[in-house]
Amino acid sequence: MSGKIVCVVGPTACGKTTLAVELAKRYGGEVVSADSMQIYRGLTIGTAAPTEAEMDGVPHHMVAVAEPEEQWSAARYAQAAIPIVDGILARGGLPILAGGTGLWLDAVVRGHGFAAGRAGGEIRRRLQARLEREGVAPLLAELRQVDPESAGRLHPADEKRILRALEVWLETGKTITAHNEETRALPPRYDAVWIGLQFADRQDMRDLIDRRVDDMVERGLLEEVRALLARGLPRSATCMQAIGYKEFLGVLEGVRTEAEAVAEIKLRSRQYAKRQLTWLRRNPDIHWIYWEKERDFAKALRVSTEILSAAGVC
RNA sequence: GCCCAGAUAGCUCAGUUGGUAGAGCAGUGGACUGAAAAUCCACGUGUCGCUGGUUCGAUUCCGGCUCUGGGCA
Repeated sequence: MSGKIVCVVGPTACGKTTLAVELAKRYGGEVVSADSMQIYRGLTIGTAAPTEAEMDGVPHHMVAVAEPEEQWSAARYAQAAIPIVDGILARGGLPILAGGTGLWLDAVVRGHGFAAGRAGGEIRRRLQARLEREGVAPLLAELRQVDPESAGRLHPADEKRILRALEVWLETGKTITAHNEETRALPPRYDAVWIGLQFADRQDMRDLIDRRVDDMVERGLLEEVRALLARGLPRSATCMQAIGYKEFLGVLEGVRTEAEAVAEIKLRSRQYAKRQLTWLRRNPDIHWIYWEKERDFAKALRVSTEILSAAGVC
């Protein structure tokens, strides 16, 4: 199955959720979230997951569909999201992918899957143990034997990717370099129209992030974290890596004050937004809409409509 | 008013036995193919508070001043 879809992207707090809903209402679309943290149930406030009111009757997928104890990967997400996108297309609807997790978006749009091996797998576990015992050097040396290209490309300190490259080799007998080359050569699964939202002035983005964090705290972020712990969620759960949660965990454990945590959440959010922009910048297909000072959704909707009709969507 | 300690990068501070200075954090840029809100990398010129003096040379030593802490009255 293939067809035209819309991707709404941008750094955190830039208005992806709102624009996606507006577009869905206008074009009879459905929203498919591509957010590595909104996917977990119970992380509503801190991830700024869309509320019932914000959804405004538009069907949403892949939000709060996983238990917080689970660990979802980009691969698992794509496996679940692709059939949903296909389903929307089959019904004659417009799938609107919206989210801040670049890798997850790409995984769906490309649609080629990842090489075997996963967190929690036997080989991964063994490599992890070796890494802790022996350090990266032997792993990197081993990788150099089988896949000199990725060994040369990866920074010696990038333990995660060195481990992963070796894992792919051990799992499949094929190098990750070869796998990447093959998938890169394939056409994407979907014909995506990319719409990007961002602030023209970084300071305005920062101000909005700060306001949004304060708002999350007011709406009970601390209680949300407390509730997750109360249900027995281990602190090591993947979803506790989310910005806001790991910091407030420290407040509950008494290692930092709420004021300190709030300041850190604002800082980490800002840095996260910067990384998101770095990821998105290399995608030449994105049609950017820049906010001047405030977010003006009427304007964004108007511009988006032009972009979509020029691209032949509806 | 007096005494003591500070004053160096946006912030916290180190340092120069006298030859114009460097860490962490922040910031900026980049990477990213099964943890991605994760992870990793690169980038450091600033009147060394001001002002005199000593010196070939002062951010460093000496004097004065200003400001900030703390103490004594």
